[in-house]
Amino acid sequence: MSNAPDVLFRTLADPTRRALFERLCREGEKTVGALTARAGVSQPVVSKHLGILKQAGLVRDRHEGRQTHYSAQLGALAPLIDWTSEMAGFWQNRFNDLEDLLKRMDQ
Amino acid sequence: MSNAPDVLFRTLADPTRRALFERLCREGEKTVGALTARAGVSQPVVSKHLGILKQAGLVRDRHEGRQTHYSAQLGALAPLIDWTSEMAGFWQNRFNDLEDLLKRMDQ
DNA sequence: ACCGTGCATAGCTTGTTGGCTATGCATCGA
DNA sequence: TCGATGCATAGCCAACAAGCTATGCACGGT
Repeated sequence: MSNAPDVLFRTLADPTRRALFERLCREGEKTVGALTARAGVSQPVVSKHLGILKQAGLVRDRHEGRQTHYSAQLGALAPLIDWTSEMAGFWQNRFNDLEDLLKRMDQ
Repeated sequence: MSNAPDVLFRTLADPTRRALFERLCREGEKTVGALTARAGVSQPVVSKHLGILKQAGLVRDRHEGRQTHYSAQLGALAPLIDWTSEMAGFWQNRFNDLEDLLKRMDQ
């Protein structure tokens, strides 16, 4: 299996794709047609991006007749938050180490 | 000016580049040579990635003789955290709206 | 049963990008 | 001063990815 933050970063790196995800976060569930209307790209492109977002676990789809409704899956952002916290944590640890060193030097 | 989270996502989307940033977060300041030794790619590639990370504000460089020391700039991650919080916020708001609706329906 | 509609898939084209080698430039040591 | 070393830049190539149009497929309405 591929690393989780890697998939998220790759998926959210594309502006069009990220815009779709943002809209789903802001406005809730939308059909492909509704998303296409204001996406600035063709319908097949929207479908493709939604497929990629789905693979990344960032969206969910629900079929209703011949329409497909997509909605954001916010929980999928967790690895991103974890990664950020981890980076911050490393930084903090190094800072603490420095503090300790300075304390020891001070004695 | 380009959108801040966009630059961050694009910059961190590349595994090699993100690995470099992670090492700088974990291990602190490193020279280009030290980074190259375990990067799995050639030195010019490392330099190039460091340049891109620098442009994104994610790293800082310090020249000392003929060596260049790079270090992580953790503050640059702020827009990423903001973006994530914003998305979570939208989701929360929609949830609250739904709660309100249910409450009103309950009356 | 048929046509229209909504979405997905296929196939193609093009721009971007991440890798390489070769080279330039500055600094340090002898 | 001259060779070696450390890093940056240049130039090239291959792979990928994002866009398009055309088409397929399934469902709904009439």
